[in-house]
Amino acid sequence: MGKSLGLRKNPAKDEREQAFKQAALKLFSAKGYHKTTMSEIAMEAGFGKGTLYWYWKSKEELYFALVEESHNEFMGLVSEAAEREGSALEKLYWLGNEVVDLHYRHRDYTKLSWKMRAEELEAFSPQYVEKLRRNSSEIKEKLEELIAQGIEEELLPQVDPYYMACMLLGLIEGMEIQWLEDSDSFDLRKAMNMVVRISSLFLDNAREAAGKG
Amino acid sequence: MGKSLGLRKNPAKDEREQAFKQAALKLFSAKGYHKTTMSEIAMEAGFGKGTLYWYWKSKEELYFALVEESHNEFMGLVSEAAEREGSALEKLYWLGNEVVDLHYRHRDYTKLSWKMRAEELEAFSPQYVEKLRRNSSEIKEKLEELIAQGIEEELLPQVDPYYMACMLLGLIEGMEIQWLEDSDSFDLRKAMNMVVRISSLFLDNAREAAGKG
DNA sequence: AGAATAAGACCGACCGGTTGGTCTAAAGGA
DNA sequence: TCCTTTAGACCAACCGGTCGGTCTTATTCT
Repeated sequence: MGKSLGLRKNPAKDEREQAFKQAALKLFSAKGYHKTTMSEIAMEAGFGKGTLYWYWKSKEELYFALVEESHNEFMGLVSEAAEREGSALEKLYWLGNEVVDLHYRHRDYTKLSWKMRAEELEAFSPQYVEKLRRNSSEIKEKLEELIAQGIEEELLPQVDPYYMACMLLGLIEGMEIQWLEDSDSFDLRKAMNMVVRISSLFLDNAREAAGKG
Repeated sequence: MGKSLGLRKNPAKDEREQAFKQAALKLFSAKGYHKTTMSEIAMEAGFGKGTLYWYWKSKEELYFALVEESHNEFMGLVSEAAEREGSALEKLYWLGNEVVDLHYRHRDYTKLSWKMRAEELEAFSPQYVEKLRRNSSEIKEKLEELIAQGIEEELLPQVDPYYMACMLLGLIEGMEIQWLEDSDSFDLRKAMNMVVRISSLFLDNAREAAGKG
């Protein structure tokens, strides 16, 4: 009896998962969720479909693993910004620059997230949708805190922090779109620099005007 | 061959086409292109699938007819703004308000366009893609002209007009996204008012500072 | 060490369901 | 009667996911 308990670890597991994720990222970001098939992903990774399903439970799970990674990377930056030393304004400018870097480094992730935003969420399993919603709120909340801090420090004008957070997020995401659609004529880095330059100009003038008023 | 005189028109033709377009708009905007079926559209319009295909050559054609209508409506506003009396700034503020109205009036169109933006265009017929690209450029060009005018009139600071146009478009589209995703807590009209208020504050201060410098 | 055996990684044919598009026949109108 | 319009059964292609089976490799036995 007994029988060996020889559980075996798969030495190639990480390697495989990485290969599948990379293939999936490439295809999902290029063609979107629905137009990418599991066979394609498997083939792109150099394996059969059955093997892909050995490592991933479903298409949905694979997809959301990527979406989650993308979110985490962005969220990491926002958290790091919040924890930095300095004024809220300095934090926001730092964040802006880092976000641009991130997008340049991981253009595929940006494209994936962007396509995901246009998918009809109702078609996915509730647990994933819920997760997404939480992620989105998390970012907005952190951003809102930063802006509230800036208002407290009198570096930003008295505006509704929540709206300001949404608008800031909107501006960044909107610029991402322009960049994704035509990277040759629209340089995201240059655009971000313009935003920062104009913002500081505005805020300086506003403080000066307020000081005189 | 036949149709020599093209007479004998179907009196119900316009009515049918409208019914199908309305049904398609409702479903496409709610579920996206891929998850909407032609049978559903036909049923929603109150006809059989065969009838739908009597009026429309393909799913693609029907979809792009809607996308184009949406685009035309937006483009119409931009053109109207450009032709108005007044300064570039007045035109831009007017445009901002009208755009918000348009979105409130035709939320479905907004949602449809938005979903379309995330589709991979390569999957559609080249003629449609070309048309879309032209439309998009047209809007950016018109916006760029308006901004250039504003700079000439010294109402706007000296910035690259093309970049400014992209950023403005990005801001608006980004705010649309926030609004589409959570209309309850983010009121597009209120956000636009904030943008206008902050902009004029900024521009007033900048001109004042420049005047003193 | 070398054979035997167990674990599990891998494959791709296949299945059930779906969907864009077609075909044919009936209904309606002039 | 003849042409237009309508309906929905039907078809072929596609796709996510499964399954039986094979092949590789680590472990155990002698």
